[in-house]
Amino acid sequence: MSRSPRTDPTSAAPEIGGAPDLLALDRQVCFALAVASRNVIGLYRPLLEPMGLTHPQYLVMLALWEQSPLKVSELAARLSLEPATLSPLLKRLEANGMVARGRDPRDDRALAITLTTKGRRARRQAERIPPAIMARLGMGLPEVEDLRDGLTRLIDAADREGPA
Amino acid sequence: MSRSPRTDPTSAAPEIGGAPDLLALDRQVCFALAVASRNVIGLYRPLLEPMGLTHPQYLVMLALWEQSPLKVSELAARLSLEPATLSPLLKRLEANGMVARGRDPRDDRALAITLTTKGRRARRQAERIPPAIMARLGMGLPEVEDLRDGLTRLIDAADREGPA
DNA sequence: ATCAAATCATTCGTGTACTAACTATTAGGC
DNA sequence: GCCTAATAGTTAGTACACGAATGATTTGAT
Repeated sequence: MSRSPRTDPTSAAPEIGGAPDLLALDRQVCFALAVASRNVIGLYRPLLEPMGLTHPQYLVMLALWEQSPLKVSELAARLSLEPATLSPLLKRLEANGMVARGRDPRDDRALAITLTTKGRRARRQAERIPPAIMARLGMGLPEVEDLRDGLTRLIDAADREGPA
Repeated sequence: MSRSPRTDPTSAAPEIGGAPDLLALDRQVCFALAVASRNVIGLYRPLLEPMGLTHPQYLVMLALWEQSPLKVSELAARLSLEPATLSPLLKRLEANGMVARGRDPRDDRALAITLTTKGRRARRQAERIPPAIMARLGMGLPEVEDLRDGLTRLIDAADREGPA
């Protein structure tokens, strides 16, 4: 599986003899990222569906299980999402009875997102998910953690020097 | 921006002294994947916008620059996307004049997606994108390629043993 | 004390992305 | 040749995800 940076003989791309094809689909990190993200998240679907959660909603629950209540803006920062994305998502979580949306008495602009009893209880079920995913992937924990750390470095690199 | 450190006194996370918290947000590979995918793809936006392309449309163009024409089902397989996702996307690419959608005379069910002259010419502009992204990331090429290969292994692992 | 600037959440418009249901066409079994 | 299977693409419905614009509230500088 090791791929040489140059002189890949299996490439169907043009410019075979000359310069390496920088636009080859299988060479793009963004493509590998997009596919891996979609496909791995897809593995969660059958596990989350019984709980009535989508994967983005599951990530919100993870954040709230670490700390509750949280403001919408705090959740957005924690998850690297726009508040505009979270707003309708949180209404759906409220409709499912997982969270409560209430004003913060200290600041009438802010919305305090709080776990409900049902939301707190759902944590027990969720604890079975990470081991199930690891078993389904059939990869060693060290390799997956290395990959996660590499992704974290990539995230930090993309964050630095915003496109101001 | 700067991430809050561990040992948050207000944390509601249980098992502090005992077992490690498997549900910690920062431990999840799926979270790192989702954020890295969104943020890295976000770096492409200012580069692709002048070409009138979104990132998924850019991936379709990469596939077509390698081989054209392609059927919708072939594109879907190449990009790991559902035909239902590609169908409206290809209509937008056609509206932008990048591709032509024509029936295959051999099989009236199949749709042949072909690059237009404008679509072929756009490749020149696109060749500047990968180097610009690498410069923007400020990471070494070897590390990024290692990460891509790790992602490829993850994709393969998620593919094996479909959730039958 | 007051008003401009900053902050917070929401809404709107566009574009993915998936599952399920549907239509049209082709291929096979007889 | 005919009818069922399978295949190819589209449509409908739900749910993200982002940028831009909006409305409400708070902060800060005067």
